[in-house]
Amino acid sequence: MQSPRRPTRDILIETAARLFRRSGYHGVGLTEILATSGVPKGSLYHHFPNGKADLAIAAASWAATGMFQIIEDAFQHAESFEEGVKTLCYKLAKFFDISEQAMGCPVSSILSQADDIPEFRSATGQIFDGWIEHIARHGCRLGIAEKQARDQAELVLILIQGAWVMARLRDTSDPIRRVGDQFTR
Amino acid sequence: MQSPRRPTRDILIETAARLFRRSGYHGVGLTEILATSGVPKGSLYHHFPNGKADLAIAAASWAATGMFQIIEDAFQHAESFEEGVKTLCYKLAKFFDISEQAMGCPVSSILSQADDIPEFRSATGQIFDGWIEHIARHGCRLGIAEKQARDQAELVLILIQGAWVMARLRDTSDPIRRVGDQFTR
Amino acid sequence: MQSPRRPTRDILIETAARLFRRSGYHGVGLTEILATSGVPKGSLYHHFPNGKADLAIAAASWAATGMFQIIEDAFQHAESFEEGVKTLCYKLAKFFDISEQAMGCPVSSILSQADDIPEFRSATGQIFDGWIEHIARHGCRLGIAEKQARDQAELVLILIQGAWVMARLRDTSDPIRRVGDQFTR
Amino acid sequence: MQSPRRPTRDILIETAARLFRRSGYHGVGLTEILATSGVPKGSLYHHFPNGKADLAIAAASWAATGMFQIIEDAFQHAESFEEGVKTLCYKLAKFFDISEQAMGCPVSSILSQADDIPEFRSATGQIFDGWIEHIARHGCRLGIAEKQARDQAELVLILIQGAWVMARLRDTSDPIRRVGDQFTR
DNA sequence: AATGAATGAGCTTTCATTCAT
DNA sequence: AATGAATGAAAGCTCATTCAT
Repeated sequence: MQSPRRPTRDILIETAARLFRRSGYHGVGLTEILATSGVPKGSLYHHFPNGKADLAIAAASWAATGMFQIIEDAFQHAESFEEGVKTLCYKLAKFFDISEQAMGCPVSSILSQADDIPEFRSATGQIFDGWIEHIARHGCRLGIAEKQARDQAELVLILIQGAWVMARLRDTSDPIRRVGDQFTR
Repeated sequence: MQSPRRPTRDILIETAARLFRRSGYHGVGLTEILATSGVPKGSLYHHFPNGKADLAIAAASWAATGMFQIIEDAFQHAESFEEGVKTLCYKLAKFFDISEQAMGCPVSSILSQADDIPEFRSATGQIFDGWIEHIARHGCRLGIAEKQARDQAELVLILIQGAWVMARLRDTSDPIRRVGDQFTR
Repeated sequence: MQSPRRPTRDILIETAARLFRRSGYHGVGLTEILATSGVPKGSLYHHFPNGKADLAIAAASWAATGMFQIIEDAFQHAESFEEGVKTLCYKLAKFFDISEQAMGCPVSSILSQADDIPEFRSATGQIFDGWIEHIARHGCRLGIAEKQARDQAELVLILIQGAWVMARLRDTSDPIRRVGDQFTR
Repeated sequence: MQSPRRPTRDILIETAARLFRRSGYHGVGLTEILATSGVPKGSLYHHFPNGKADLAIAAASWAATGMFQIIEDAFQHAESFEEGVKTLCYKLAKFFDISEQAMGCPVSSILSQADDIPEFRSATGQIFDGWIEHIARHGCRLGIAEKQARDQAELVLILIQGAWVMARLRDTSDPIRRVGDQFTR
């Protein structure tokens, strides 16, 4: 059914990312992930020996890389921090729109809904810190003092996370674009 | 009409609100809710005929009322919109701190983690709209034009939701206070 | 909701008879019977102290009386046993047709599906014997020897029970009419 | 491909067939079936993904095959249709007698007691049609016109179903033998 | 690396019944 | 006679995981 047959591991990760993002870690069973991805029952534990938790972290990391790329694309040609933020928000709004249904930040959706698993919190923290640092670096490049740059970057992430909550709730990407429009430092 | 001990229904609601907020809708089983509240299994469906979903909505509504009161307390004596927002954030930071563990917005934590239940989204929407309208009303009272007031109120909610995500992740209420400090319109 | 308000007991019996006939004794819960009849939860055990089993026997007895009357009506003006049987089958076919869905013999449907309750078998036996005796009496009146009359009556009941099974299965009353047409002794 | 011990699936089917036949579909719980068969709870849904309903249909189909064989054995050496019917009834009477307790037609007992499950009716219909066709084929072989053969076969099935109701009720196989003795066309 | 069967604890929900009023 | 709350056992089903091959 797969053309040259993508590696099983990748199929699992991408399917899991999509389903976890839709319903949260505790809201999706391995049965559904396996059935959706067409991967047989026994195969999962070869690729993810620690089972569901392993798979969720892999899925979040994979999604995080995509987000990182979006950030980079947004700021790459920006000539001011505000412009970079605005471009980022517009790209995220588009990212929101292409999903089959309204969904939030891929990492938050997967990991932060299960903080009974302690591993998840530190994984999320590392991912978020990476994004913040990345945005801050662009801030410095665009003339913001190093210390302020980190604060601004964190504020950007807060705005995006909050806007994503609202966007999912209202089933429209407007809030995400609006925070981009309104952002000033 | 009122037994000497606290009504079973209320015990269930408050226990459920706490546990759902801690672990999300799909992360808590009725078994735990029943065991924690000391209510026998069969009683739940007497008070909540639709079971877990009913209980979750009741729990979120109950929590929403508490939030509404905090908003009212924050803005009641405020002499400017900015002051009200700052007070609100400080109150929410304190609300964050008194929980046994880092937890997010009570309503988001309960309902938005189960998008698979369609009823949840509209319930969350109504609650959020109530808060926004309430904040906007205070904005008008404090001199903001009616149309702008609603936008500002929505931005406040976005900031708070985003800050709450960050606060839970970092296990500190600092982000919540910071958005209160930095808020200008 | 009831015009001059039929006695609660009767409402319960008739509702239970209908639902039990549709889904069998074990296939209907008291909750559904109570909800359908609009009778409050606590009332059942006043009228039927032994609960569900009591109600089922009362419902079957009530239905049996109706059947007895149909038998009487069919044979009353019959001028031969065969004519009586044929009329009976045609009346039962009509009885079959007026139900909302294809359903079997009211007594069999209610009681014989739960022979884990020993009381049910003897109750069914008494009802069936009453019908057989009744048909046999008409057989005697129409010139059949007493001993043969009972055998013939039992055969009629067997044919009807079997035809009812087939009719319910095929969702048509044809088999019931056909046994009436084909019956000869 | 075959474990040394009997396959779990078969154990489940045969245990279920026996228990469902005794108490009807709604009268037996999975717990009892699992406990009786010694199969652990989780295994059932591996073999019967749709659970209880799947199992019941498999059990009825398995029982139907046994019935089919009895029909074949009865008619195989019969030299007239009447003789075949009589032999069939005597075999079924013996089949009735060897059960631990009085029980009806295995297929009717399992499936027709749960009309609320739509799949059951069509499954029963197919099984019954198979039997009727089989009997009719022997009827043709024994000199009955094709059109009449089907009617006669259906009448045989009606007689057997009815006799089975009566036999179970009276706890004796006499009615089954009697319809065999009395059958003429 | 891959796989289908097996596993039993746990899930949400429904059950018939009892009780205090 | 009537009633809503309470009750816990049992219902059917799903869970993440382990195992033998």
